[in-house]
Amino acid sequence: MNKNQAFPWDHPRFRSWIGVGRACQLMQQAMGRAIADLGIKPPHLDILINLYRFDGISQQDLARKLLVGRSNMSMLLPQLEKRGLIERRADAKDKRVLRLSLTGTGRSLTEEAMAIQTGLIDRTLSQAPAERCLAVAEAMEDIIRILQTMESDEPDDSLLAKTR
Amino acid sequence: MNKNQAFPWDHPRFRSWIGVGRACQLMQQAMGRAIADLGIKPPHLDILINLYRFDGISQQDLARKLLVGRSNMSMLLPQLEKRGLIERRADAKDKRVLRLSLTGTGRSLTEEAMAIQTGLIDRTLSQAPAERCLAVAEAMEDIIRILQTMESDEPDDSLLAKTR
DNA sequence: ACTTTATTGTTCAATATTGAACATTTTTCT
DNA sequence: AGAAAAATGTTCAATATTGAACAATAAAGT
Repeated sequence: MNKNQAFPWDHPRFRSWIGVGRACQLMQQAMGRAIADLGIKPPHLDILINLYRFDGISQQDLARKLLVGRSNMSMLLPQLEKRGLIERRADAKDKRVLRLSLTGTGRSLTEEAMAIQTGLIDRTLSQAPAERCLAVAEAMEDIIRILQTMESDEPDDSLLAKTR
Repeated sequence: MNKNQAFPWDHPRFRSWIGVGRACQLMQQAMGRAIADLGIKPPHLDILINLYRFDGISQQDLARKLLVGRSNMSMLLPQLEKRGLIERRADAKDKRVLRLSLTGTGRSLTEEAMAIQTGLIDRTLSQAPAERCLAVAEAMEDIIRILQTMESDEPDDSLLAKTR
């Protein structure tokens, strides 16, 4: 139990990652408070921003981008549709898919929200010199790549003894 | 709308932070799969690790460390207690507080889970040179400090015009 | 002393999130 | 062409998470 360090929290990488988790959680909460006046929550904002950026995206693709299940979209999108922020139109070629887009109202609201979001991020990362900021970005890209690879490889743990 | 860069996603800090969010979400999901065999989920693991580290902590303090509400603890802890992983004993001096500790079973399970967790973090951050890893840790500490400061300052927006 | 305020934990209703099962439609295979 | 497999979105039950209201206890103010 004490190969190199006795406890996980004495392990540099572990400590570093715990920090990432905490920062994320705090930012999420701060963001929630920051956009509460607009009547939306972080999950809605994520959706709106992606619709702003990728007009006509399908629910499936949106779910993939947000790393959530399809059912989540099926629950949230009708809410936003009823509030007149988004539209869902059937795709002409593939009758299974619904293409999503922002309404005028939705677009305005999204722009407001993005301004708030960017402002909060700016204020929060203001201390970080560009160099450190870049290091963070690169580290996260590596992590994302590795985790996505693991995700694609693992599922077949039924066959083959694998590396373990 | 196009002061320096037209869209948030062209903004370096914004991109960098989005990466942090995605990495966190992916790690959380991977962690969930990794410890699923032990019959626990990430929220339970967070609790167990904190009990491992801070024996006798109160529910309130635990909630604060985890950045969640007290009610969340009131919901989760009885589950872990029923499974025989933790114990809750009334404090002798202050009859309001419940002191939490791991049972033998809970301690063993926590050690198993921590090994898995540390392994996953190690594998995921293996690409990151120590230098970059350190930069991430420092950046996160700054962010955490700033967000916690903001949190303490903002609540009094009822009185005083403040900076705005 | 004793009244007020604060703290701790619980309960409850509201909302979020997930995975499995399902119907519909498309793609692939033969 | 026709059967099997895959993809898309929905529904549903189970579980998580939150904030507000609450009861019990402690601390502070008078």
